[in-house]
Amino acid sequence: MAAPIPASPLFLREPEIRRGVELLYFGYSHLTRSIDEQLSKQGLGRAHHRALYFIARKPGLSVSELLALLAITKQSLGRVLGDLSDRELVETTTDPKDRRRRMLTLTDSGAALEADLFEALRRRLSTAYSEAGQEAVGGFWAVLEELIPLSERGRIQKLREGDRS
Amino acid sequence: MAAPIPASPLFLREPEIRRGVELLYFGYSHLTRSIDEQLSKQGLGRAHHRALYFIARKPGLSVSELLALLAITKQSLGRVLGDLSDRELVETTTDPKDRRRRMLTLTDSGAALEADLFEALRRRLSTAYSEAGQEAVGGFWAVLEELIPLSERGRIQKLREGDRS
DNA sequence: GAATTGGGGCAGCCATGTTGACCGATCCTG
DNA sequence: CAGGATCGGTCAACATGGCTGCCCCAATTC
Repeated sequence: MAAPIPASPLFLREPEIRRGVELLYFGYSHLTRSIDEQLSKQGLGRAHHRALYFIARKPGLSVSELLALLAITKQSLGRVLGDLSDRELVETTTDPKDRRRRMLTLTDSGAALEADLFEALRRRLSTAYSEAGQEAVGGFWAVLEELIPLSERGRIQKLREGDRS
Repeated sequence: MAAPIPASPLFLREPEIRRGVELLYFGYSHLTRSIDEQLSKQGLGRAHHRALYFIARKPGLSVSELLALLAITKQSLGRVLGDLSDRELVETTTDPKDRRRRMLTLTDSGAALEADLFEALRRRLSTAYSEAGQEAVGGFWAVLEELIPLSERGRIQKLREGDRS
């Protein structure tokens, strides 16, 4: 890093930033839209999927943990969890260690639905990973991780605690 | 090295797919939320920003081109463009080559606003690019591009037509 | 001349976010 | 053990930004 450096390296100039903004927007949009049809068949929306996803990811997490992940209000989450509960996709049990807390888990049918939805995401994302190559995947993760404020990263890393490998 | 090969390479297994899903969600969320405050100061929302952004990106594009990029309905876009027009951020002029088409452009104040918003995005994304490194940026682009259906990629590549270098 | 395209509009609905207030159960601490 | 903090739930009311279905006009193309 001791050579004369242009004010900004090439990859930091406007076109490269705009490219990132656009690809992030379109990539994210297409991935999320890819499961909308499956969701609406069940009478659910994207908000329901996000809750299902994180409950599947961290079975037994509490309402306040889920609130922190989703960064929405208690009201909004309440509606979503109510719907999922009515449809018997999610169950809540009282945490014996702190009886104020509710531990959220998926029922069998909730788990089956989440697995179906995940399978659709998996197909798209694994195709993208394969086409782009293993190296690219590392870069993809690295840039996205840097977009997340430091204060949030811990919460997100905890999601991966149980992953083997 | 003739060991039994797992069905999928390591980077295609469930934890790696979930990691991508989560980073994409959180990265996208944080980037978009980072300009919400600036927007709401102007009485605008994210939908307005998306329109501003693409009009800034391709000055003179038509309503139907913008519709195709945003993938929303004419009604939804109509409301947004109406707001932007009322606030004198966007202007429409008739395309002389096909007098049915309206060419969308930003007014001076529209361009100034878009530049402010872009500057906030630029700061976050260029920090992320720098921290992750140039190689990572290439991977980030590559994976995202693969998430976009082939049928859409042309439209998106056209956005970059005017970029120098 | 007829059909298509580009743009625009109305009424009404739905999903999902927001605020602010309030409550009860439970836990923790002085 | 009393008082305060935390966790969860709920009410009413509202904003944003999608959607559908239907209709219209002007301009272009066949």
